[in-house]
Amino acid sequence: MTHFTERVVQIIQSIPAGKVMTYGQIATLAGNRRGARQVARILHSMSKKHQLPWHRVINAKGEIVISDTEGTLTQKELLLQEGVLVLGNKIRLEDYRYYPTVNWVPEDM
DNA sequence: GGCATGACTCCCA
DNA sequence: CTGGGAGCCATGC
Repeated sequence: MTHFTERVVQIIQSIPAGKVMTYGQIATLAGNRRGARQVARILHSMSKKHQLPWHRVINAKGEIVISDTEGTLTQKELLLQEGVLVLGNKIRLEDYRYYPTVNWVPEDM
């Protein structure tokens, strides 16, 4: 469990219903712009044990792209339930992208 | 340590 | 808009 991971988890948990964030966006806010893939990995391994709204995390194109086909359908359903319009596994990022207020204090810095 | 892999992203045709 | 190629980085063998 690295600091990067903690921030990623915190950021994801801060995403309100009906909004989404991209992997790169989260990685950047967590302190590593190149960590998009790591964010994806974190979701894959942590989503089961933690209460993470992983369905609100999508790629830079606004598409739902997951290794598991079932997971893709699940994510689509969850987003639709929250009022996010999903067309062919794609959404309008310009309408649903969430810009979090980063105001937590990194005490160890 | 090297090599392959991936729920990514950016850039260009 | 779609497709191909290169870059990045943690993880696992």
